[in-house]
Parts: sequence; structure tokens; C-alpha cells
Amino acid sequence: MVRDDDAVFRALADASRRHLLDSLHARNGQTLRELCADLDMTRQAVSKHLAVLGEANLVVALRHGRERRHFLNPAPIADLAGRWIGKYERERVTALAELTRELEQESDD
Amino acid sequence: MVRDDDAVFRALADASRRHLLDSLHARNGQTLRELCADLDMTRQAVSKHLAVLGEANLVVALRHGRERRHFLNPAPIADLAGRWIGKYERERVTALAELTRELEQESDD
DNA sequence: TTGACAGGCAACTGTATGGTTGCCTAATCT
DNA sequence: AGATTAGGCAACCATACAGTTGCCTGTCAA
Repeated sequence: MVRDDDAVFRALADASRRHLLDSLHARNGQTLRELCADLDMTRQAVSKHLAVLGEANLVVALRHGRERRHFLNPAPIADLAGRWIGKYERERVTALAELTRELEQESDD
Repeated sequence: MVRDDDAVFRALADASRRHLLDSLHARNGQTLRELCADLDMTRQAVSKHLAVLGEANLVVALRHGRERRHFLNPAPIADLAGRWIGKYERERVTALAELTRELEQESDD
């Protein structure tokens, strides 16, 4: 469904943006200025971050009179978890087993 | 366990690095030059990417004579999935419900 | 022991990105 | 209407980062 993995990964790469997601997770539908409160940076900087999150479809903004309310969209994250992370998690035992075997072989030399 | 979320997120942000993880996932224990094969960039560039992945603890490298074999460590990803993504996935229904309600209120105006 | 091969280090370059300041538009409240 | 408040736009700056080139070190095999 969500085709653009890259946008999501890149959006998640920044700590401030993850903080914004956390903030919306705690209280959904906040305005730009509300979101600014915890972030210690200019409104414009936060606005840019929200734009990046929006491009990744992680945040949806709705005009409400003169203000915009921002809503978290967890779907892309869930999507990632299912398609991408699951792949690695499934075989984590295998990978660690290979590493261990290699380490043992190492100490044989 | 894996304290440094940021390193992991930043490491995953780059498509080439995700490709490297995929490659190791397909065949674990590859050397630098083997990993270069699919990547269409210099050996040094790949080496840098591997360093980033190493810093995030996603890849472990072992000397084996004159070559280094690289091993995938899926633990940090699994860790992320559990602690971070789970949090969002759990309440995805709530978030979407809030958005829908807001959209309806919008059309009332 | 010499040549080939795997990898590491350092310097340099261009571009993306996080952040700022300043000004502008639009909606809201007296 | 006029002041205030929410947000958008554009230019600008510094730094981080992906990638390159060139050279050096260490290991293996003939």
C-alpha cells in the first residue's frame, strides 16, 4: 500500500521528527504552535519537519479556520514493521547462529 | 538493551545501507568486495556505509586473514520493532478514528 | 621474496539538510 | 476597521554527509 519506504525511513531518521510523532501520539490533533512548545527551535523549523513527516504520510494536517491540526498516521510505520522488519526478525536466530559459528572458528585458528 | 536508537534509525535512513542489509540477509558473511558487487559505487563508499551500520550495531565484521567477513545483526531492528513501533501499531485504530471524526466535523462547517 | 589482492586512511568536493531571520497572507477577536 | 494570532514563503547559512581519488598497510600465493 505505502510504496515509498524511503520517505518513511528518512522521516524517521531525525530525532526531532520522532519527537513530533511521540508528541502527536500523546495528544493527537495539535496545532503547529502547540507542537513547537517542547521542541526548542523556531516555528518554521518545526513546520519543515512536519512537511517531511507529511511527505512520508506519517502526519496528516487539516485546516480548521486559521489553524491546522496535525494527526498521526501510524499506517506507514505498521506497514514497515510488517513488510520490512518482519523479514529480519524472522531469521534473527539464524543470523546469530552464523555469527557464533564464525566466532568459534575464529578461535580455532 | 540497544540504547542508541538514533544510530539505528540514521543507519536505516539510507537506501544503499538498507540494500547492504538486504544483501547480507540473502547471504551472510560476505566480504567488502562481494558487497560492492551490486552497489555501483566505490569500495570506499561501501566501506563507509558499513562503518555506519557497524556503529549502529547492525553489522559485525570479523577479520579472517586478509579479508573481513560481514555479518548481519538483526537484534537492533527487532529491538526497535518491539519498543518503538509496537507503541504506534497498538493505537493505530485510535489515531485513524480521531482523524475520521475530525474529517466529519470538517464537513459540518 | 615479489607480485597480486583485500582492505584502511586522508583529503577533497558537491549537495542535502537542519536551522535561522524577515516578511507576507489569512482568519479571529474587540 | 484595527490589532492580534496562526501559519506560509523565500532567502540565507553552516554543517553533515555521500561519494570520489590517491596512496598506504597487511596478507597470501608462486
